[in-house]
Amino acid sequence: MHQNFKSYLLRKGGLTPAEYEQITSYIRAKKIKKGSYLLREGEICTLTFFVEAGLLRLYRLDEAGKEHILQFASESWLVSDRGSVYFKAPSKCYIDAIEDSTVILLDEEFFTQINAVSKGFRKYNERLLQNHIRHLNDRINRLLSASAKERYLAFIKLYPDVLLRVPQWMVASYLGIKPESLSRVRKDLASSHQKPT
Amino acid sequence: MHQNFKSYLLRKGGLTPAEYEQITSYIRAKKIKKGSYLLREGEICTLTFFVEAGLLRLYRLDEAGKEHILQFASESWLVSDRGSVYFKAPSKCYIDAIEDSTVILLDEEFFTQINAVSKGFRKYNERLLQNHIRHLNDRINRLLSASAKERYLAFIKLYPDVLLRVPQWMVASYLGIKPESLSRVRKDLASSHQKPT
DNA sequence: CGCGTGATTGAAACCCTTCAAGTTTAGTGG
DNA sequence: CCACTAAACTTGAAGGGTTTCAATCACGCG
Repeated sequence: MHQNFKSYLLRKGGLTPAEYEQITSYIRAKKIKKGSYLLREGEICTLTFFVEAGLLRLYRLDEAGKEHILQFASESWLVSDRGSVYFKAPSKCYIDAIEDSTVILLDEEFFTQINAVSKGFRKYNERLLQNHIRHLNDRINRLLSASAKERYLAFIKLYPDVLLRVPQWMVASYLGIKPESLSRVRKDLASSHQKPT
Repeated sequence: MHQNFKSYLLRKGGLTPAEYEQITSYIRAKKIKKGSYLLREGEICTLTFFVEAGLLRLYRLDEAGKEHILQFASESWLVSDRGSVYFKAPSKCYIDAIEDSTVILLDEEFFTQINAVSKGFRKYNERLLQNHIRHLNDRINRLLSASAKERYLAFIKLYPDVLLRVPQWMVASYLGIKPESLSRVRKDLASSHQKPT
């Protein structure tokens, strides 16, 4: 029921098998249907979600009511509105399932517990945070400097797995362009490259 | 020589005066001239800079050699390439001075020391990190959803002090538009609003 | 003074969006 | 398994916003 999460904690999270045993009782899994929500705007995000199976997205609405995807999360990714969790402030985000998914629900108690049990995890978590910032900076840089086509190519390189599993209009939303534009970008790439994918 | 830094540590950093006394010997200040560099692409960023006085910028170059400003830092702001510091990896960024400035140089030893001395600072630093992420997400969202004019208006609200101290072409670089476009945006705002600034 | 940097303005080009079909794909119920 | 419908994707033409290129203006500084 949470094999991915276990190997994630052991292989990347810095936990020893013994430490892992000490926190298993705090692990709660939940199955959710495609389209259902884990977080809505205005709510305080109290949980962090580990994707055991499936695919989630984190997005916001602008004043015009249009979606803008901030992040995709497939197997073995963590997703939450960190700011809302940390500051216990109402979130501006939505999190929902793009596919039927199984998620591990990580609450404050879980983190307290795992930090008490494992020194390694604390380090890993810090590392994760730093990595997150690096990614966000990269993305900002790309939005500042790259064209739609360049951003799409970068997306393919960074998230080849996600690309095949999400509808194109969501990719467009992530890239900050319209679905029609992405369609044209793809057409253009297909005609120059001889491999249309 | 570092009044701002002192009151920053006491008022925001969570240090008591006694704790502050214990770390003063680790504080190094440096004066730098407008235009001089604190970090260049390819270097490993070992220092974090606290702006005691003046104004710095953090930027990158794209493949075409054009600058894209990621962050401004005026008095009492911290700036560094966190990723490079944390992972001891070559930076893709530049940091230079927009005005003659005085910066406090914070190295690994300083952080080790202050964390050993002050429990409050560790908490504050965590808070800072979370806040940083929140800001980056806000910016990404703005780049995804807002027009040049909207981004400019948001910039005015967020950094009214910086606005008056940097040349317009740098603001344009931060916003992800060309100086000419910013000029037109401003002209447009001046004619609709009756107050041209 | 004159030079260089930054800001402005204009015209044309370009990229992306908008709107409006049409086509394909996927999901559902008979 | 097919028929039907809705959603997703494609395509075209027109429009808007931003860029590009080039010229001009304003200003500060040696």
